[in-house]
Amino acid sequence: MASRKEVADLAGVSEATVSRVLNGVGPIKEETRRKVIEASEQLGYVPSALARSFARSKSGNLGVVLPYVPKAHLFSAYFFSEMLSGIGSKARDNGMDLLVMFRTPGEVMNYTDLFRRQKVDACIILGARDDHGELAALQQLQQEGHPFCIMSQHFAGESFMEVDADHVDGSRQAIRHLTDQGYRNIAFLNGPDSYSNSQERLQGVQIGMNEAGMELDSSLLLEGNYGRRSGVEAAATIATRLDEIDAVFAANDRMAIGVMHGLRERGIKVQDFPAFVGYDDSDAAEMAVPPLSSVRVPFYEMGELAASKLIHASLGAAASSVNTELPAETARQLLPTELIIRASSIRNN
Amino acid sequence: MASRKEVADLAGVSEATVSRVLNGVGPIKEETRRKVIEASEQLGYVPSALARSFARSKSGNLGVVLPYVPKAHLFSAYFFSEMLSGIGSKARDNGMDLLVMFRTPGEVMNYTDLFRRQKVDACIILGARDDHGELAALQQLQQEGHPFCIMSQHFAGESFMEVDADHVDGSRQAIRHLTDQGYRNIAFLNGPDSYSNSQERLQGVQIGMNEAGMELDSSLLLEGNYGRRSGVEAAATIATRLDEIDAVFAANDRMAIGVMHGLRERGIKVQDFPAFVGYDDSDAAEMAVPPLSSVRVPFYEMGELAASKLIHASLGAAASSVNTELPAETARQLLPTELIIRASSIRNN
DNA sequence: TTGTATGCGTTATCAG
DNA sequence: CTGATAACGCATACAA
Repeated sequence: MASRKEVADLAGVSEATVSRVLNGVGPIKEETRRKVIEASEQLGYVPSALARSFARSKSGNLGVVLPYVPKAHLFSAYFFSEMLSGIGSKARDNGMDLLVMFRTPGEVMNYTDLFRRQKVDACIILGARDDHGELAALQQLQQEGHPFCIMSQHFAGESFMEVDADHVDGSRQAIRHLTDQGYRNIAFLNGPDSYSNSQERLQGVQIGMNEAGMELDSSLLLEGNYGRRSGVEAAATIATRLDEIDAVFAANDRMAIGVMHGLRERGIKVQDFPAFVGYDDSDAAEMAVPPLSSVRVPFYEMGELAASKLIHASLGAAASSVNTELPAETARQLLPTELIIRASSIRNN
Repeated sequence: MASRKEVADLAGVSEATVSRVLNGVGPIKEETRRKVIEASEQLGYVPSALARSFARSKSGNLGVVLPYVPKAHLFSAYFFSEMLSGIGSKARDNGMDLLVMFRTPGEVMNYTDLFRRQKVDACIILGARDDHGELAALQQLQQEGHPFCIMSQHFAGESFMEVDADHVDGSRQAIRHLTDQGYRNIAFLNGPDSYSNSQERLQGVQIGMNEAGMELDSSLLLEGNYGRRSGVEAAATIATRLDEIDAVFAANDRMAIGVMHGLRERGIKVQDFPAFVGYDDSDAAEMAVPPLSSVRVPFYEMGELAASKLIHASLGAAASSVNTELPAETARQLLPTELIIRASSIRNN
């Protein structure tokens, strides 16, 4: 493996010049540049990212914290991989690498050490929980001025950098789609209230109802845990009240499909199903029977957005270094959601 | 942020001793250790992973190359995230971090530069294609003695480190399950022949058939591309020959579900469906209607295995450094597959 | 058992 | 425009 010195000798310049040429920094005579490039290619010289990081005290890594999900199937792997792809794409555009970490089940993640150890220059956090330990860790991170971005979770009263989709509007659209078709008794199967995303969905449901001159019947507000099984369980309730319930809106596709399963298990035929709308537009939605209408969430684009916000921030942060508070408007950014209509929610009588 | 020197001063020892204590290397007097630990905690000292990597010329990163899939939905994101979790778990146990990269669409990945730049100490490759460029890149990697492991793809005639599941046996089990129930005319919807995994499935199908004293009818051997849509297309063929075809084995769940959809679109009722067996046991399998029997693949465990093989290898490789050829037996390792039986393949008449 | 000194491969500052 | 040279923070061989 060729060293930089060999390149310098072959090109007849100093090592410093080699460095400058390869980094495209400072003014350099065109001929010198050419000679260096040539020598470097001829010798197959590849600079060490390790040494470079060390010298610059920049790892060149964008950290991504993922929730602990192995074998859980609780959340669709689908959306994490979409987000990850989006993040990866923007990271590569900016010459950064992705360092992914899985959150350890019990303990609170020590985010600050991640930065102090200099493993990452910035960090994207997926699946954050809104509990005390997590909040404290994030506050410390912000206070120390480390650039980070939270996805799919809102911390009220904080000015964290956050990227999410507009779930209020997504849910509103779903409800409007149902009410527009004349459905009146809509059951809403939400996820746990501890997720801000669940709260937003509820809010959207209420707005949609109001727009149609209706109110959400609180006895039709059910709570699952975003897993398929909890949908199956909710089907018990729904099945007994099928004479009044004419539509079901679920906070994600897995639960919607779970409800369908539960109804089937009880011998209810597809033609007697209520209308269904799910959420996430995961691949399961189009595989469902009947194909499930669902609110599309731009996970890939959310990943891109988070990554690029962070990359800009970490360039800027180099200068001021401490606690660059974001203006509230730009701290939290929402991408639009879109209702995808399939057979499950189309009136057929 | 406290420096190592401050810790040394506070503990009244040299910086070297601080280093030794924190790395648990060399003999140290118990009292000294205590003092150093104490001082280090009091000052909140965190060693720089950057500097450490540099000094050791070891990044501490395990590279993971993922296929380019954003928005493709061609492959189930499911199994990549399972593998990734398995890899991550073992990596963390050994104090390594995960550096994930997405393969760029057109171009061949330059694996060697990844090592030369010292971004990774070892590398796991998912979704490798068996084409000329890729093969050459991998051969170079092996020749330069970089530890790497390929998952879910076999390169015949090479002695690459590979981890896979036993797809020959998995397919055999699937076929046996069908023939044992008396199904005779089994259509096999395979994936592209360019994947070794497809070839193995075909082989297993043939073995299973032979065990039952039958032969695979070549007119019932169909080829899709592992996408749902190709299953829908295959349904066209299957639908026209439904009088003779009594079972369908598909090389993955998505295609199996696609076939089901295709049949449904043609107005064929569930009770008239042939028996179905899919492959991967992805979460889509249990969400299918009827629930899809499927061959379970231990993706998580495969990830763990690949990571631990690599971690051992990269420790060993430090010593001999060049081209440690593996004995053929250990080069390629297969984990067992298991048939999960659900309603789709159970005789109901 | 501990301290001293050197090197790791770049970047960046400062002369020239 | 380019060449020396001083950091960068840690690991480690060698001395003591």
